[in-house]
Amino acid sequence: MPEPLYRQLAERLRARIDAGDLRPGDQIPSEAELGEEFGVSRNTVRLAVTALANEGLIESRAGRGTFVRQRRTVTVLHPLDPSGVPPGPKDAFKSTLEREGVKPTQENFRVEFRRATAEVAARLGIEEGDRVVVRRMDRLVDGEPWSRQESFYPVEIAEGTELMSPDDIPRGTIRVLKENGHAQVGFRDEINCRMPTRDESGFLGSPPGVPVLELFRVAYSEERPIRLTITVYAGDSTQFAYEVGDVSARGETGRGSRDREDG
Amino acid sequence: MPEPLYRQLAERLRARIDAGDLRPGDQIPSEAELGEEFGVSRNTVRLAVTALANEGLIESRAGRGTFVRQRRTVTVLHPLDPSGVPPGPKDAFKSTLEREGVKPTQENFRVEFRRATAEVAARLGIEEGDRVVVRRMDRLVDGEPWSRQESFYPVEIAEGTELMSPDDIPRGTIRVLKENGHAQVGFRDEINCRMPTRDESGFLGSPPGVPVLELFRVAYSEERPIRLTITVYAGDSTQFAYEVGDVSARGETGRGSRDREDG
DNA sequence: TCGTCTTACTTGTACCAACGAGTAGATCGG
DNA sequence: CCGATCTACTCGTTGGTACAAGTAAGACGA
Repeated sequence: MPEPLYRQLAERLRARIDAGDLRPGDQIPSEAELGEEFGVSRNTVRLAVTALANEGLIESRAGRGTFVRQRRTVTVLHPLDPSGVPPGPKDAFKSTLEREGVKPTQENFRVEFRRATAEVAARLGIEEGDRVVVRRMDRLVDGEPWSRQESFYPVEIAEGTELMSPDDIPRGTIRVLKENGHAQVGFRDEINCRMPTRDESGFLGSPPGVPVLELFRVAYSEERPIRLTITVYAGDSTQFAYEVGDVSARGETGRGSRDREDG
Repeated sequence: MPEPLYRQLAERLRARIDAGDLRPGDQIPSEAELGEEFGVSRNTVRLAVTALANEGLIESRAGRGTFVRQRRTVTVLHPLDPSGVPPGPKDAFKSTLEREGVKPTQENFRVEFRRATAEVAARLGIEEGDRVVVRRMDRLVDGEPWSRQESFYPVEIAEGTELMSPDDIPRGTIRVLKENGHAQVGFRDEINCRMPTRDESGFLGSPPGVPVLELFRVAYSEERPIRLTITVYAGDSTQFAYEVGDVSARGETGRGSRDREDG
């Protein structure tokens, strides 16, 4: 068998998209039409279509049809300032993204107590099962869901502070920590990628085949870990960047928004 | 109506795995057995199984069966030294991974001329279509495929140097660049994730549902971009880390054994 | 003992049929 | 003209069947 039918069909669809024959937002022929056109059964068409959907190339919506996806990529340039205090009066999220030329908004603030899982406890230097304060919010760029963030604080650090209020803190939580005697002097980022949970893929508005980028950031004062922030981003619309040393030879200006690439 | 059968089945399988009932490497019941056990058709079983395979949780092999996957995660701590010169006599890849307590090897070295694509040209500050030298290699940890790397050099920089030899350069290419008058003074990392091409998923030995982590690193001398390195890692066995400022309050040594000095 | 062959199992591919649910446009009644 | 309804279409789910291809182990013959 040279190549299965469904994969041949997937490649031909991919070629149409790459060639610009089908443009982002366009509806592709229905499963019945594709089956007719290529002389295969609807099941075989579905194998091809779901394969491309799993790559994030197309997206099916029940009752409506299947469409070519298009998402802009936002580059997040993580500043290397150990204090974490963002330039300007706003918090890190807003100042980072406004530099990228997009409109950041936040919503669904929530604060709750939880027991530290092994993962959280190890990073905060506490015991598994210890109570932690969790601040959680959803973040959008230009009105579209973009990332979901949870910040874990040891109770002693967060309790009785502004961090407990389930609202936006415009000047940023890092400043609040500092005001309460927990000045950040360093941080560690851990980046990995994985497939989204059902929940995440629902919120991020990406088909279940699109991976997520996950950032673990642990912030340290001179004495101890003061916060763990876990942020989950839609993988196909986010890119991280770190600049180290002198990159003045980089001609291009740092405008990060661009159309998606590659195939 | 509450939840499709195939998704219920997927969740029950996931639960068995999470509970340790099915351990990494174990074979899960065959499609026929699962269909029997849950009273559903083989088609429905396959929907559940492929869903979990797409998350990288399990892996099917024709003729043999379906197995619970497990891959160790290697954390790559990217040093923030602007010069990029690794500590010790070895190259950055070996010194980074040996600190993690695993055995790094490289193979399939290849050097070729290519035309710069738009992506490459923009980052190297050259024109699309200009000739570039590409050094390419495969990297393994403990004998298992782990990442594939391509480094792009402007021809003027690489031509006539050791960089043109399709072999390992034990002391590292950064030192070679420096010896040839292109000392690195800074770099920019761009990190994104996406689904693998067919090629990549073949080499990395991961089922097509496991995403890849992609690192673009542009190195700069004082005058110009001197190299673009694109490295593709299996997403489920790699994690990146960056440490900024003072993280001495970080008690734990982390997943990899990093307690010993290397020499 | 050592290959070879058969057999029984696995997943992969491909087809068919049916119904449900969501959407959108046409139709119809007021 | 407007709103409700009908209808035709979409993808989602689930059942069935059949054969191909890869694997492993046991049976068998030299």
